[in-house]
Amino acid sequence: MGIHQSELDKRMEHFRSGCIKAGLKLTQQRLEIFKALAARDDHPDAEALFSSLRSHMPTLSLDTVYRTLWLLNDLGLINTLGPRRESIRFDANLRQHHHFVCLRCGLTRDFESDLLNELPIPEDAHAMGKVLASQVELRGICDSCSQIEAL
Amino acid sequence: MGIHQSELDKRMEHFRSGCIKAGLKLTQQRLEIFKALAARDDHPDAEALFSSLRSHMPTLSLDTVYRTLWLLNDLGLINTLGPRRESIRFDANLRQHHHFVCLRCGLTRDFESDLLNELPIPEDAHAMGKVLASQVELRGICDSCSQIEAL
DNA sequence: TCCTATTTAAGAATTATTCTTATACAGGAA
DNA sequence: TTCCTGTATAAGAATAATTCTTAAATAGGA
Repeated sequence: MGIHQSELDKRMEHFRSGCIKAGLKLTQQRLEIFKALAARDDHPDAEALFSSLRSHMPTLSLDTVYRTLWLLNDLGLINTLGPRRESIRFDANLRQHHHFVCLRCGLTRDFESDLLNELPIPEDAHAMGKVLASQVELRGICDSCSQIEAL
Repeated sequence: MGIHQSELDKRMEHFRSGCIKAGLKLTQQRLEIFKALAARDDHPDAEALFSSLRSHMPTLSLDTVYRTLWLLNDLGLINTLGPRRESIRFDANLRQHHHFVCLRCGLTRDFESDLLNELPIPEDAHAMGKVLASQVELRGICDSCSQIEAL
């Protein structure tokens, strides 16, 4: 799905060295799961990866897909999209605004910025569809988590 | 949690007129659920709202909180944060990039932009914590959904 | 090749969310 | 105001995503 072989090779190499550096075993499952994910750019969920892998690996378990993905996420070898949330969160603020998300505790705070409200939309994005809204998501460590880490 | 009375009044008024316009009954539950959400700015989930309301409304059910929040979301009276996702999605693309999310089908596509990679961070956001990364999320309707709607 | 800590498969368990159904109530009509 | 009726709710069962438990398998070093 739109990933060039050279890019895929690069991702696989980065994955291998990352695993070795972390002292992780290079199991068949980890290699296949990462490769399946790295080969596509449509952000599949665990179930979708699992289905696509079952034909090659009939004994693969869904649990292994989840464990592997979270493990790689913790190592920084992949990312989850948007803020990690245990459940969907809601927001009553209808004004255009932006988010600061704490990577540790999940705290999500709004902020406003006239400048960020008027971002230039790249041609690439227009090619994907009709853009109706834009917002900026900042990720970082909130003050309260910073204090805890400083202990 | 940081919402001024005047802002809360404004939100409540918008909510009331929105319900009436949509022909919805102004039940005690809807008023309380919306008010509880509108009064805070920390993006609670349904469970958190439910707990905070139970003391006033011992017979309130969690299901009603969910139904009400999704209903208000559909009416545009509140928003969910980030892309609606049935399950958490993963991403192997480690380069800085941005997202286009289709509001209809949930399709999420990456795009890159040097310009958007270097956004000015407002002072307000710095005050919330240490900013480590930024990304732009565009919401809209993808080409394929636009075609379906045009039928 | 052998050994052992790590990893996996399988399925049970858990948690968030939605569905089902009988009851309650908002708001219009009398 | 009181009655009526469609809409909304409570309660708990059902479902779906994710995680846990445990016994078996295996990567990689000795």
